[in-house]
Amino acid sequence: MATIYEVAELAGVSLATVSRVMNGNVKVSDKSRSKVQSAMKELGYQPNIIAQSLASNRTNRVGVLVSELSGPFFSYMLAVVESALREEGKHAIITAGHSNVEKEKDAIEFLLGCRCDALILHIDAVSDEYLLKLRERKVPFSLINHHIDDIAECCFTMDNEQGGYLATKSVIDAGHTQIAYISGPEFKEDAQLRLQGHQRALAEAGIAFDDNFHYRGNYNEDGGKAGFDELSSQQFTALICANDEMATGAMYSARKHGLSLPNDLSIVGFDDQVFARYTYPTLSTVKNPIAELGSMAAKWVLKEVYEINTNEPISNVFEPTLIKRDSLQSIQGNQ
Amino acid sequence: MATIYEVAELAGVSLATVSRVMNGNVKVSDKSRSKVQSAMKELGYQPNIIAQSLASNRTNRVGVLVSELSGPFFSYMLAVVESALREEGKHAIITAGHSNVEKEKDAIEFLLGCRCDALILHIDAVSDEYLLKLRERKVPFSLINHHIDDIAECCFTMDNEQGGYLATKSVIDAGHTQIAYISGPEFKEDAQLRLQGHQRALAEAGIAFDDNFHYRGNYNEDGGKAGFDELSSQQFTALICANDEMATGAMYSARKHGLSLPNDLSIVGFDDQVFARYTYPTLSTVKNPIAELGSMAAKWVLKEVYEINTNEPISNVFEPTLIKRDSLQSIQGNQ
DNA sequence: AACAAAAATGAAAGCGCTTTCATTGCTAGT
DNA sequence: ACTAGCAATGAAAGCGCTTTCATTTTTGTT
Repeated sequence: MATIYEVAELAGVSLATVSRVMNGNVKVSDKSRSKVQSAMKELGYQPNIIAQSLASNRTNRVGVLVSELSGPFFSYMLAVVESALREEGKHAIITAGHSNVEKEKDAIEFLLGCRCDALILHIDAVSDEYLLKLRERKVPFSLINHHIDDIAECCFTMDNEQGGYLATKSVIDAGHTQIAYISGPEFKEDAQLRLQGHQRALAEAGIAFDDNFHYRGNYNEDGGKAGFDELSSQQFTALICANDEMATGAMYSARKHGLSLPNDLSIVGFDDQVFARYTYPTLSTVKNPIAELGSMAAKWVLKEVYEINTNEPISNVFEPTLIKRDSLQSIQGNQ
Repeated sequence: MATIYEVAELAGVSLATVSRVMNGNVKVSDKSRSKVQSAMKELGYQPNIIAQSLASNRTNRVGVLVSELSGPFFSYMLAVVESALREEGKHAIITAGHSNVEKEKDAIEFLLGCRCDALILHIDAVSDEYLLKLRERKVPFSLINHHIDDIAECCFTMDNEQGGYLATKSVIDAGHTQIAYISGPEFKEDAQLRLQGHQRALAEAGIAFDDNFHYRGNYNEDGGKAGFDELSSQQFTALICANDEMATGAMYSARKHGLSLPNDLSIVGFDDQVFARYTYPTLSTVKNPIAELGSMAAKWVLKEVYEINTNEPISNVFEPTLIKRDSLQSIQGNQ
């Protein structure tokens, strides 16, 4: 592989001029630039980015940490983030933290050990204090689906409260008044906010929130099954689950209890995961704009760290939308 | 951040000794090692891996190229590959080639530009010739779900012929004799082999292969819909689809034609994608050992390039298994 | 104690590139 | 033609580490 020395010799200029042409950040005469470019082309020159990184103290790497690599939820986000970064010549180092405090910290240290210029984090176990300390270490990072007031400009979230509101309003608008709710884990901020939105929509419709119609779930399919089993002693015609995985578990259990979907029970999920299109009936769900969040988090990094302005204003909060599918049916059955 | 000079000064040894202690590849006296380790600890020394890469001409990066980052199929594989690599201190640069020749080539050049030590490729557009030339360029790579005789030792595949055989045998064993088949795109090697396995199982059961019961699909959901629509003029009680996405499309269309699943029609898919567990009825399918393939491809790279022996023999061909779920019913209806 | 061989360590060069400051070249004005 | 100022270029140092070869130290034998 050709080096900068060979290009300089062939072009008849110094190393510094080759470097300047290559980086385009300092004025170079048209004559010199032309000579360098010809030499580069003739030699098939490709800069050694490791040498560039060492000399410039910038690696053009962005660490991306998510809860899990496997499973569909993050893959859209990763695809969008990776694509946005690559388009600007940066590369993503992607790894997982498994929603575990120590593993998340290990993963962050791993990425910093890789000398990533910045991090994009979608994690939920480490404390706000840890993240604020990370910021004090001058580590630039953007946060997805996690809000910290002190560093709000780099936090990108969906309006989870509005999502819970939308899910609930959709069943109310379909005529349902007996509505059950399976929430996510209480320690998760998004779960809390979704529940608040649910409660707001009930209040707005003059329906009292009744804890007997509320199950505290775990965001897993088995949580949805258990939730339905426990709630089934109540009478309700609609069920909202704080994520799609629990919705599918609830669907399974509802059928076990002899219910026909959506005739006997309407179900609304949350996040619009890939499989929501494959259930039978197809699942109505609140779309989590995870791809948009990822895209914006990447754009923030490109702007703040690399000073690449993509001509798009940075938005920190994204609105959810309801995706209407077959699992939600009007209570009069005349859909 | 502390550098090797500071460690050497504090420990009272030379740079070379610090380097030797750090890399553990050359004998160092216990006394010197102890002094260096104490100094490292006191200074919180972390090697600059960029400098290591430049000086040693080895980056500890492995490029991972898949068809798509979004969607569930590859995410398991990526999770396994990334985890195996990280466990040995290597990091994965992950990107996508979108099953397009030029984009795959661009992606490979991108990864080589990142100075990856090796590549792990799950791609299907570039030619065998291109890959052989890549090998001639001394680029080590492992190939997943793609076989090339000349470089068989780095190719990791599932026995697709056996998978087609298993899918077909499962419906035959359930008593079905009128069996239709929706195959994948003819240019894809795996699609060809799956069809061959299907034909072998038919022949073994004394059932003649009839092209009227065969639709050439596209591995997409809409191909499954179109396939069922076209085949529905025939009488058959079982349908095998060469992948799960087409199976869900066929399920949709079968219901449109008034069929009850699995009473009127049994369906078997291929690959055991995430959503196979969420369909109604849940989908019987041939499990594609994609995670095992990815794991083995990563182990090969660790062994061949980094001389890390994981004490596991390298296997190049993996056997599929049938995952029996509710979409397959015995023809006597006594399941 | 002397010598030889093996082991351990240090000095120096260099990996490929960036960047700073000194030097040279060019342009405009008188 | 000369001068001053600005622009462009080149030389040199260095980023943090590895590795080779020369040197020193240690060990074993006589």
